[in-house]
Amino acid sequence: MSDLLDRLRGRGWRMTAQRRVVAEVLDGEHIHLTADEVLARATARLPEISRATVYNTLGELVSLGEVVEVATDARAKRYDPNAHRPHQHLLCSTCGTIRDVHPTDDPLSALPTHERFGFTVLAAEVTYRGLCPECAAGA
Amino acid sequence: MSDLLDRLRGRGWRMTAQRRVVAEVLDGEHIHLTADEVLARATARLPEISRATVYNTLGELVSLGEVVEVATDARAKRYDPNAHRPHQHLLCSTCGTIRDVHPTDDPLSALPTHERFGFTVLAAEVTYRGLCPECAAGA
DNA sequence: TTTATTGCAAAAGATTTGCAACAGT
DNA sequence: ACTGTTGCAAATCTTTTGCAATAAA
Repeated sequence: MSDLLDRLRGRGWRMTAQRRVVAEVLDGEHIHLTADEVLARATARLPEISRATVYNTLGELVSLGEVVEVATDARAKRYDPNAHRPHQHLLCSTCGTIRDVHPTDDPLSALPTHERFGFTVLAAEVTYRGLCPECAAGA
Repeated sequence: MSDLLDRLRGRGWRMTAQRRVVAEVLDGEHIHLTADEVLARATARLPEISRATVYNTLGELVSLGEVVEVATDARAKRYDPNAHRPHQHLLCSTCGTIRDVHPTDDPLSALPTHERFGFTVLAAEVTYRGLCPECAAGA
C-alpha cells in the first residue's frame, strides 16, 4: 500500500533504511505532520535515525515534488504527503487540525488577468479557517 | 493619513512612542514586512526601540485584529496591515514578493457543506503562487 | 570502489520570556 | 501613584550546516 515508496524507487531514489522509514511514516497516515512528529514516529521504528536526516529527507521529498510543505501560523512547518491529488486545506484555528478538502471551483479561475500584475501564476492554495466540531463545542 | 493610528487611539490603546512608530511603519507602506524589517524601519525613526517591543506590539496588533499574520514558506512571518479590506495574496516563489489581489469569486462559496466536516468555517485565505515579472525574466 | 547519505554537535534564525526600570494616563 | 510597557539578556524552538564515518549501488 506504499504508493510513495514505489514511486520513489521508480525514480531511482537511493534507498536507505532512514529514507524508507520517513517515507512510510508520511505515507501511512494522511495527516500533516511536523518534522518533529515525523522524527518521533520514525524513531519508534528505527531508533538510531537522526533529526538531521529527517530534515534532509523531508527537504528532498519536497524537492522531488512528492511532499508539499504547509506553512501555518504555528512555528513548525507541516508536511503533506498528498501531493499527487490537488486539494486544499481546512484548518482549525484552535487546535491546529488540518483536513484535506476539494472545493468545487478552481480558485485560479477567480483571479482575473488584470489582477495578476504580470505574474505567471502557477498554483492557488486555499486555506479555510474555522473551528472543528470539538473546538466549537468547547472541548 | 494614519487610519491605523486613529483606530487604535479610538479603541483606547495606550500610546507610546514605540507603539506609534511600529503602527506608522506598518501603515505607511502596504507591503508585507517581517518582524525584522519592521524593527529596521522602526529603528530608523526611534533608535532606542527594542526587538522585543516590536514583537510585543506586532502580537498585540494581531490580537486586536488590526494586522494579519501571513505565514509563507520562508522562516519569518510577515505582517499585513490591510486587515480591514478583504483580499488575497499573490506570492512570488522566487523572490518572496507579495501583492494584494481581489479575486472575483468568494472562495468560501466554493467549499460545499458536505466538505466542511462539521467545521464552522470562518474565513478563506487564498495564496496564488507564481513568478513575478522580474523573476520570470530571469532577473 | 565510488559517491551519496548519515549522525553528531554546533550554529543560525526567529520568537518568547523574566524581570527590573520606566513612562503613560 | 498605578499599571501597563519597555529594554535587556537569556532561553526556547525550529531548522541548517560542517565534517568524518558509513553504507548503498
